[in-house]
Amino acid sequence: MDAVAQKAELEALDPSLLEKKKRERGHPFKTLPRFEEHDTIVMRFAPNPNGPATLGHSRGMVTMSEYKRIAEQAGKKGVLVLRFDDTDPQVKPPYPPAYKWIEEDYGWLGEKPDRVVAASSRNEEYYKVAEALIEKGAAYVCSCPKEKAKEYRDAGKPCPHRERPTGEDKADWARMVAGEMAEGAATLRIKTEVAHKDPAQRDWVGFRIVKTPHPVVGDKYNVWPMLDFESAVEDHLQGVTHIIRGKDLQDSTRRQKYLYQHMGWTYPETLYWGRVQIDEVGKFSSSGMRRDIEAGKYSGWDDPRLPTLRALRRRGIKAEALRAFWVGMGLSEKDVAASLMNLYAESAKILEPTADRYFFVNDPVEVRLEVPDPEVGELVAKSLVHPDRPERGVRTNRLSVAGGVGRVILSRRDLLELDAGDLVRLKDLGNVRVRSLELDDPVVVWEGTELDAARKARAAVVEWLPAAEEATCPMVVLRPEPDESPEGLRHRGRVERAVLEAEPGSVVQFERYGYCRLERVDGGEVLAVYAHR
RNA sequence: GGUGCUGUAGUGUAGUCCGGCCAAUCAUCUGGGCCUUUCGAGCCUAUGACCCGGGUUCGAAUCCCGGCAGCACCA
Repeated sequence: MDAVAQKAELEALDPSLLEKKKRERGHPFKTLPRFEEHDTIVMRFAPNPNGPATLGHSRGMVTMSEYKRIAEQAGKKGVLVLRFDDTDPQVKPPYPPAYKWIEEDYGWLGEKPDRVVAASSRNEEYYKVAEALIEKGAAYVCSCPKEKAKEYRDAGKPCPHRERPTGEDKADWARMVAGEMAEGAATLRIKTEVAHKDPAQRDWVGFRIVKTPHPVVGDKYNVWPMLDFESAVEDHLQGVTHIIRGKDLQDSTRRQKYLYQHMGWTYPETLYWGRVQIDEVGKFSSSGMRRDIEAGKYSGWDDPRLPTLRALRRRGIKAEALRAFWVGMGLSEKDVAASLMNLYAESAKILEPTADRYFFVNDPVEVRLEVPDPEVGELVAKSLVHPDRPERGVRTNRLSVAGGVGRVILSRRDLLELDAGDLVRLKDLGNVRVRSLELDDPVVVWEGTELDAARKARAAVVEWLPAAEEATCPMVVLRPEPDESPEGLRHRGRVERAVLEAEPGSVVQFERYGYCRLERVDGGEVLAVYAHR
């Protein structure tokens, strides 16, 4: 029976079966496992405090925050823990100002964490668990030299320390904690299965001796937990119900589950996401950025070229855009290579309705405008501050004409697109015919204000400004594009004076150029930071 | 090499669990059109994808088997 025949048959049997059910479009964020069983959803975001939050961090920040909102919308309590994983003073020493920065950045994204925890201040808690594990015979102090330990592990054999009397482990642990053992002399290992098929699962190391002082808590401790241990214990202590982590940590989950088993705890529900590669960034690390900033390669953490949240904020990209960007990306285990184009598209949707419009002539070239009518002494252009919101008012740009000649500036880029003989529309002013494109004295001829003529000729519409210096302001635009020069790529040009009325910090659109955040509008030179087009 | 995860348009994503509403969603990008004026805006529109091969089934993006590819962890 083919599809048509089936349909006819069904029609005869029970027409209701043919009614189309509306298929609902799934939210890219899937429902959390066992969501219904919890009255309170506790999530955590656990960064390494080694710099301010970056675009990469913002995925976790936004996702956890969104899930908290989802929980609250479902009438549950949502709790968000911001936890700093800072228990590795040796390999990943924290950068003290970063704690505050990350918290601020989170606030900017629209989320104030319910709790903020620095793991480095909670060593005593971790020691308690270590002692409980030793007591249960679930952990032991291993003083095999590194090579030896590896031999045993590779062979899937227990090392001689594994089955000692508990008393000896307790004594050795006490010596470790008291600082009586040298770095590398011993580790506390958590029992799993010595012959586990994955060597990384075999009796993993929970603590090791570190003599390097911790940047925040100093030399108070000789023994620090490994990330797997700290994270596992802290998740339990904070009552975390759901963990979302990179799929590179799947092995960690398995290791940590042994610990939970020993302690009789329930492991949180765990979801994973794949690696995100943002095409335009990628090669930035917090430590690398810090080095480059200190070396003067960047002006600071908010240098528009950097992928930090502070840089994005400085460029005028709103938190809502970032949230929409990540929510749209969803939560999938597949590795994605996303483009900032998507972020910019979200951002434009937010900025477009509110950004006031101005003319900016980048890289200006002076052009002689010949006006055949000797009576004309001035040409006036009136432009809407916002095309869809006339109530915002009008900007006026005046071009004075003397002896049949006015002087305007056009962007070099626009000028290069033209040929002699072309009709061009100077936006909101009128039409001009290109006579000569000699770069030292380009000439255009006034042809009146009639719009139809421009439309018929498919004339290009370009932004322009009077060449008289007092009629405009100089402006510098900081660009986000990578550039070898120490101050970064900049555009310089002239902007209409009306921009001086704008609020500093507001985001405007320079027509046909792009959205920019105005950083400084007082003083001699306007400073803008480029967001995107 | 071992283990695990993942494969839907250029990019991201929905649908995959519970096979038929899917000649496959939405967004972005690109092309075209429109617009008394942002041709780097806005509106409309078009092109464009189920990794490959078998199998099960009346019917497979969806289930099964086998490949292949990418990524991650471990070695």
